[in-house]
Amino acid sequence: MHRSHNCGELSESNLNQEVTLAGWVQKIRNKGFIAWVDLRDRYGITQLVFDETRTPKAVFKKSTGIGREDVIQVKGLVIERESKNLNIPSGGIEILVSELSILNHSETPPFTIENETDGGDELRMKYRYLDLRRNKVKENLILRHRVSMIVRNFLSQADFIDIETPYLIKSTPEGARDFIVPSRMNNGQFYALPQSPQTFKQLLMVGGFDKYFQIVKCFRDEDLRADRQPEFTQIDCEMSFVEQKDVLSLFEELIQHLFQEIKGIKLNEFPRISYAKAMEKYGSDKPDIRFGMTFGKLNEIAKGKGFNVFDSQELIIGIAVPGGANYTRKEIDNWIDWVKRPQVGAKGLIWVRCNEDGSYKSSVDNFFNQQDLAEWSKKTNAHAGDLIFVMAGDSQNAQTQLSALRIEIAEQMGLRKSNEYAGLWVTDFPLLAWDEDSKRYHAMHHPFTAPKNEHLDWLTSTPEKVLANAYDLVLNGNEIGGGSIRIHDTQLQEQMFSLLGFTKKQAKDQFGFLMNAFQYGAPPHGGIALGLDRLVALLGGSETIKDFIAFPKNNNGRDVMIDAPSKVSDDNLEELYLKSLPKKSS
RNA sequence: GGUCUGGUAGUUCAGUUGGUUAGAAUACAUGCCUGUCACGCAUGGGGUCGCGGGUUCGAGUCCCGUCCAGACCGCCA
Repeated sequence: MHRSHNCGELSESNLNQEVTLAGWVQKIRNKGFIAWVDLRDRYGITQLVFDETRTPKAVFKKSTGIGREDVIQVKGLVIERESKNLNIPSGGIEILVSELSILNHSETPPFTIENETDGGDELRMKYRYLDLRRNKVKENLILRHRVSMIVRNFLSQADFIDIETPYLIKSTPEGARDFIVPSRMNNGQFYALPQSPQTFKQLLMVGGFDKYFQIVKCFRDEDLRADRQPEFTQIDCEMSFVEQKDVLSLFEELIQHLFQEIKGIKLNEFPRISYAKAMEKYGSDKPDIRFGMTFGKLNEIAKGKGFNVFDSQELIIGIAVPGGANYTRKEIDNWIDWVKRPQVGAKGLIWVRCNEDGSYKSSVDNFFNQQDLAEWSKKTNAHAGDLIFVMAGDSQNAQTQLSALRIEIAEQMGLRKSNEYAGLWVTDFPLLAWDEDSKRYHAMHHPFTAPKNEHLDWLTSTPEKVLANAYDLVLNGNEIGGGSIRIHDTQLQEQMFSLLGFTKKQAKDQFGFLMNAFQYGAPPHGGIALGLDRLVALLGGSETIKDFIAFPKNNNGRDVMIDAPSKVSDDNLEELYLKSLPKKSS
């Protein structure tokens, strides 16, 4: 069994060569006296020809028995096509087949193996191994391979060392839900799969490794989204003796290098904006900055004019929709309905048309005169011909809701172009966030994140005001990475745990190993983790990561191909102490 | 946990106000076809209308429940 060439490399320069090819039958075009077969492998397509007169009789007869997706091997002569196909590299030649063996027969596939397949998502997932034969999916996985190699080379050249960390670790209550693995050898005890190698990479720093990276699977038992899978891959990094700016500039360089290598695009320098600013201007901690429509705060000029909706609310913000003045009332009403949907949850939306003649027409003309509206347009940076949408509510909701509207409008206006990229760093996140349900602070990033030095005093007095040495990398409105400078001091780490509501004992039980390690000369360190799946998806011009994972899970965390998760036998459960033995009647 | 959308031929979908034998395209099969490359032409087979219940003389269509899929909210330190 061998191939002299693959299906993507033959051209006119191979004319009159005898070649052996193997691959899958993509398509058969049978004209009776002559039949063409497109033979496909990973590298491309080569046309085979079976001809009544030129092909040996036995071979010609055999060729009528082959079908789509059969695996065949052929020997034949490279000849020039009488009519050429300029659309594919091998379109000038074909193989006049002299020997044919059918290596394996295929059932008729449930969907067509073509770029524009007729198969739906569910079916493609069930037969993922067939879906993988399609160019699109294949190219996505090759792209992933290339990204992974470029990242490895880049980091390796920058002296990072690839070190594996364990997958069977300890469950902790902080953060996302853990996937739990029962231990057979330890009655009633459980491992957890890591949500990230966080503590291990910090311990590697204590171990003196200085610069570490790993392209590593992480696991979170939370609900899925188009950009979220229960197991996903991170480019996980940690460095010693660095400050925030060192991490940011190195990884900005990595992303720029990637885009240069993969897409030939030179990315602009990533702006660095604070979390507070991001929320104020975009209502989101992962803003898409490829287009404008930044928020204008209207509190001062919109309150006190007798419009109760505004007077009673905490925050009044607006955005200018470029060219939106010519939206019809129906279109505007559609947007109002859109923000009222439960997913967005706004109570309503005020609008102002900025007419070309400089006048204004709004849904609140009874309360606001032309001069008021002119002020609004100044604050929202609206021009003649634009439409201003104004949202009012408590700060958090108003921001989130207007942000959702901003993104959706941009999406529909085609302002979110898939071939245009803009990165930014969001910095200065709050260290802690108050959680009403549990009546305690929880870490906005994670419990190992260092507070800003100048805010250390506030930890005891006004912890909610303390900012963290944490940063997120955002690309086109997607969070593709995040990290922080870590705490490397035992006392500070203890203080942090105590702020998070851990008793001394709980902190010691769960993270004693880390705090012990800090007592033996832990270097200052920090790091970052990038989501490989999202990064590759973005480079591939998509926001759906499933298309870039060989065997993804569905909405419910199921692998519909292998049908997992599944039940296990009672014997198995007993062995793991998850089921008591059935009582035998005596 | 919630909201929305969908489930009809192998597949992707259409199916009007509840009314005759549920259609199209594609895939598949057979035949024809002297250069195809989305080949063409002809013929044919193919349906538990997701599942269960209800309303009705009559349900793919209306109602209730349920399962499955997708997007989103909550959640994701």
